[in-house]
Amino acid sequence: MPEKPYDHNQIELKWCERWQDANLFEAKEDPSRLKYYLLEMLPYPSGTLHVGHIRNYTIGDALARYKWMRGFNVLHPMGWDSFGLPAENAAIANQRHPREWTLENIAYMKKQHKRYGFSYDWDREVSTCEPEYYRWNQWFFLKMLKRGLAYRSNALVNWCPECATVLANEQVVDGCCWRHESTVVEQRSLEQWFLKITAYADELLRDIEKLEGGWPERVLIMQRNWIGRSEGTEADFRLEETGEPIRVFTTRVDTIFGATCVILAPEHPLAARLVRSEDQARLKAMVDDRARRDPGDLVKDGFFTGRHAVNPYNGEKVPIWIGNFVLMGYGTGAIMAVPAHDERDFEFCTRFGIPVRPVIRPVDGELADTATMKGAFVDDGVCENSGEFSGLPSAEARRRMNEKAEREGFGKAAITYRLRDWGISRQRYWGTPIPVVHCPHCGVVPVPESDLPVVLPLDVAITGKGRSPLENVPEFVNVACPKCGATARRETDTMDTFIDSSWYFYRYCDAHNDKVPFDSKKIAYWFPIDQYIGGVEHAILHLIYSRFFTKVMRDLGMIANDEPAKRLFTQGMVIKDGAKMSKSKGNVVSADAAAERYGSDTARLFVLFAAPPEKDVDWQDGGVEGMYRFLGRVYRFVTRNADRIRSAGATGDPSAEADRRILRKLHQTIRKVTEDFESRWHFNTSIAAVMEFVNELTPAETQISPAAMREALEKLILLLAPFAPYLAEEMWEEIGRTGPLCRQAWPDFDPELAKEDLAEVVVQVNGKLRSRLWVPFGTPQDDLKAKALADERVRPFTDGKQVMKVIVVPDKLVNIVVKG
RNA sequence: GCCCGGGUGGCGAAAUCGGCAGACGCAAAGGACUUAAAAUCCUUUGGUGGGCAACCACCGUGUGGGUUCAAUUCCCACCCCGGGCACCA
Repeated sequence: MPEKPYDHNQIELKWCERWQDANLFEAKEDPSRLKYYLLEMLPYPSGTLHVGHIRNYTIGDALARYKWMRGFNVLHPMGWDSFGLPAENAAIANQRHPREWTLENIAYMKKQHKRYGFSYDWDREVSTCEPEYYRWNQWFFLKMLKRGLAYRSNALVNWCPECATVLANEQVVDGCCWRHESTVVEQRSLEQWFLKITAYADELLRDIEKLEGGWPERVLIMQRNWIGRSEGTEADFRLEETGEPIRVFTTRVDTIFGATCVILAPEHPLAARLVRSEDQARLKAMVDDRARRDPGDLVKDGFFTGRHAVNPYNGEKVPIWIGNFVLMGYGTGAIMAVPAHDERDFEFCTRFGIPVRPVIRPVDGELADTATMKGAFVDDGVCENSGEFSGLPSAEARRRMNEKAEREGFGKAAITYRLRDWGISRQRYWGTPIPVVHCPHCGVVPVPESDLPVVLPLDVAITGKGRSPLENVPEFVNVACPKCGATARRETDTMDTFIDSSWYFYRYCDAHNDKVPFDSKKIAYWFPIDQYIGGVEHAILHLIYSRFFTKVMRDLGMIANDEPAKRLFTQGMVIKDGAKMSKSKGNVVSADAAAERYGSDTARLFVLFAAPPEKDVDWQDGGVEGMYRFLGRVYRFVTRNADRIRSAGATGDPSAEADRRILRKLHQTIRKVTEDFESRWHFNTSIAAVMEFVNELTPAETQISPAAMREALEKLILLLAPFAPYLAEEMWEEIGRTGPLCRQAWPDFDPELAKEDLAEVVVQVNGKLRSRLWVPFGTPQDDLKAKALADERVRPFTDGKQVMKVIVVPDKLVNIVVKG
């Protein structure tokens, strides 16, 4: 480790205290100023501050500081989420109560954040694990319940037999439990609470358009796929004997004349009734088998029920099968199989000897021959053997067939979504209690708003086994029915912690309100969020849930915006030893260690310098010292020259060659850093530019005038302020200036000063670099051409050859094309 | 299988609109200072070949083709790595 050029601990502590006193980062609602709401993904207390966090924070922090210096009124709040917290495990491991554990960790994280000097508005801090926050979660839940957006239903959930608990989808890794990697997660049917996100499926999909340009394309693609809208047709095949309808969904109704059977999901309501008694066991086995999530490929299996259904378009009788690949949760749980035009149906039908009948031919081709078919023809084409629809192109056929279905009442055009309702019940201690009571007389009764919040009991035995720990707390469970007063049972499920993260950024605007979740007027001022920063791992879950909550809140009349954030930036992951750095993987690199040794300025500067922020970085410890050396060099340089410029007036000769050279480089650097902030946030190149400037300034130390030195140092410190705030502040004081640096004006660059005197023109022969010319800007093309051809370094490559063409790009390049 | 990213020196990377490939930093080597070490400062550093030398030539951005005066950049095909989705009818 290099010898300390400055005492970073002392400098950090000094400015840390001063900033807190001044409450520098407090955001005022001031319509006269430009506003900017910046937000990073809510972090969760994890016990250590690792470089993954630092990466996230420094990006937002640098931008916040820049925006402040640009005269924006920035809301950059900080809060804490229990989200992602392995609360029960950790509590067991530590023999601690989860809540106590979490609050302690929050205190630790808060302390570390202050030490790093992140520019958050601490007065707006929100902790989603606090009763006050539960209260508003419950408040929202009751509003949704009233509007039919929350409901209770029987549903298949992920169940880990080892943990004996329900798992969220994101806790299922390759079909197995995240905690027991060899334990296959089962599907169990349980009464669960759901939020009706599907009611907003269409709007969530449509409004993705509004996010284009501001959100990363891949996030929008993921959301589109996740919502998964399909336009198609619902049509009733009728049971042969009773005429009972079996509704199927298809996106390719134009192929329906090629349907050779109907396949039901094993869980389909009709399945048990239609299946022959000797096959009932088989059906049950299939249902059970499906309940086990198969990590590998499911082998297509199925059997004939012995019954038939009638195709509504041609009256044809087709067999009804049960198929294990048909999903109950999508569409209607029943499909028509058209083996000639669907790969999956082709595989199934050829395996079980069900006829294959082509009815679509390529636009300029022949109908396939069943005997020689190797696979399905899945493209659109032209209908054949399709009764009145024969000869129609696929799209047209679909339109007319939909019309016919509607006219004759056996079906309709229909849209389905992949998106399912959001199951929010968790059998965990950790989370917001769902505010309802189960009464033997009145059924499900909401807890009255005046009784909120329902708080978690503190003395709970956390075992990590069995159902919700709350069930074993009589004081919590036993309650009088709010309606009739009879003895009733409190709901013991708690809410998914993704509820917490779905609206926390609204609460930031009014964190201490105890009457309502937030004051709508405050939201109107700050929202929508200008810039949201977070990891891409939240692309579908959190970022869809929070869009959903925003739309619900809008419909409740609480807010006016219908999207939460205008722009989203997804920073890359920090990779360590080939895996994403995370606490559960145990491969975190503590940022504290680096900060302890080199100071937090060095740590943040290095993290920003390592790679552009959207890129994944493979963490390597080397290189930190380089940043430390750089800051030390700057610090020594500044202190060495501080006295000289402190006393200096505007003396010196600004036209002197050295002064002009340094000022030119300075303004080029300001331009570069400013452009990086304004467009792509590639702070690695910004910092490289500042280093280049320092590399040019240092050897000119004795050549430039005091006035130029003063200019150079002041601007240099301002340029460093967003990246290394503590040291910048210290140096600012060192050169005799005062005032919080983050409220100083960002330096403007002067394009005239940044301009080079001469243009460097590259001379190529056949595209290969042969020489350079230095010419005044705006030199006419003909002159450039003549100069290039006459150049003594060029001539050897042109002599004796025929010049075919000369391409001239003014002030930039001459390319001579020769032959022979 | 499908959909996104990505592949550039020993390493992290840069080249922002098709115009100097490798900025900036790390690591390494040599030197100065020092009794010595640390720190600091200076020099060299993509590969190959040539020259006593300043320097010069050729090759080089995953592979193979193409467009162009000019390609890391655009187009086509393929290989590899990372991520997401995966019977969604």
